[in-house]
Amino acid sequence: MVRQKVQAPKGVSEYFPPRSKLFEFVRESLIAPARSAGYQLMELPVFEDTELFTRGVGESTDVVSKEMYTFTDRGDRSITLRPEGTAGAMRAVIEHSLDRGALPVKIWYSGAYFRAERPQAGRYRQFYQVGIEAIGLDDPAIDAEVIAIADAGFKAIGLKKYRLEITSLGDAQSRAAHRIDLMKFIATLELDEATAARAALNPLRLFDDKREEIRAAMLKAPLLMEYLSDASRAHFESVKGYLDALGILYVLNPRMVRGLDYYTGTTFEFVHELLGAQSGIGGGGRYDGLMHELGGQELSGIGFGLGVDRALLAAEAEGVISVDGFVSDLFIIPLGDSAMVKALGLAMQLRNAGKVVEIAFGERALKGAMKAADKSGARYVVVLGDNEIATKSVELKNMNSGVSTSVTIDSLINAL
RNA sequence: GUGGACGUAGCUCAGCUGGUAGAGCACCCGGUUGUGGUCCGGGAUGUCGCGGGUUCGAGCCCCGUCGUUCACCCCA
Repeated sequence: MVRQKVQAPKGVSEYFPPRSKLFEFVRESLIAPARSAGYQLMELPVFEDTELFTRGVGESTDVVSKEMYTFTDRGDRSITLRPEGTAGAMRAVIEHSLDRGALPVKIWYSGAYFRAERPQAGRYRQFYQVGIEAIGLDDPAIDAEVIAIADAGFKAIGLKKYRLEITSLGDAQSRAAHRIDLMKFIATLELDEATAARAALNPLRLFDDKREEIRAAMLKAPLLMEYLSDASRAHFESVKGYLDALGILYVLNPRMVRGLDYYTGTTFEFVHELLGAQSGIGGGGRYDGLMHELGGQELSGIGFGLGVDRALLAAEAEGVISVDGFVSDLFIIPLGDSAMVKALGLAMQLRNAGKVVEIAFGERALKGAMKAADKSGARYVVVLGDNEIATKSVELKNMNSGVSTSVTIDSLINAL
């Protein structure tokens, strides 16, 4: 009787060989620029007190109102699997008083996030992000640097067909003034119930509606950009100036809407052209009120989250990465028991020297072992038998050219 | 959460108007003594996603369910 197979939960992304190698490459590419800019790792829990998100991300957001994985733990606490990274990062900064030291606090993190949405290509219930946060600095130059770091990550992967959209959501006063006029405007539109309800929660959301009639109607809506205070405007102009100087291309999108309520001021999004509906590969911005909202000091902050799954999908769509190249440097084929002992020792020795070394295990004919070596993607192969052990030298075979050269076992490390 | 499409060997898929499943690739073994990739020969593999129904009989029809996918909502 065959047992029922256990399947992975709906909508999770999983990576295994050979594609996991690409995932690894993409994630590392996205992290590296942050490390190079002096950001340091923060490893955070994947679950948090639910209140962190209702308070931090905002109850009016879809993320909080209908996409959170929330459950009660054995101590009757309401726990939520993190739907995004910034709120947790701020919580940790406050809790461990990192903001009492030198500013800005610059951290990066990478891990899994969870949202209970209907899965779709590039939209998973568990997905991976790389993020950074820079806390405690208002300088527009750091806005530009944060954006540049994200851009550098995408470029390191080899992505080309994406664009950077930026806008400014201004400060609280700017937004309040705009909101009044926007509400008035929306009141003149004829909207279905669901849309009207959405507009009531956050009128900016209508700017992001994909239906043509709504888009057309919203063309005449008042734009937040026109309501920016002098300080917000100056800050944004400065950010743009730095981006120009860095040669980072961007398009202004005054209609950009973000799904998280904490964004203020500079806000940005990276959109890929080949990804269909789920085209955002990264986004971020300032969140100048978040630290205070979560019980910390009144410190500003800026950061981003980059989608590893989507960046990988984008890279595949552009055809810029593929699984080829060698997996290991050397494949050792031992013939017989004493050769195996020798092979295990030699492998460890070479591994300690930084080489990737595999061994042919199991009772196989030499031909079978050679095939295994071929499939393993090893660069070189060495057969280790009694002759080799006696003469202390091996035939080092280059699997690409098929050419063998004789080397002593001791000098093997130099030949690889 | 809403709507559409799909679900056959590890993978990509074929299977005509219902008669108890096939191809290519991959995989394993062999082509005589210690060297892979080509070639040749041989081989294993499917409760046709799952459950129910209609029928003498269902991979093909109906219902449900799970999953995938595309779009909406939303977002990484």
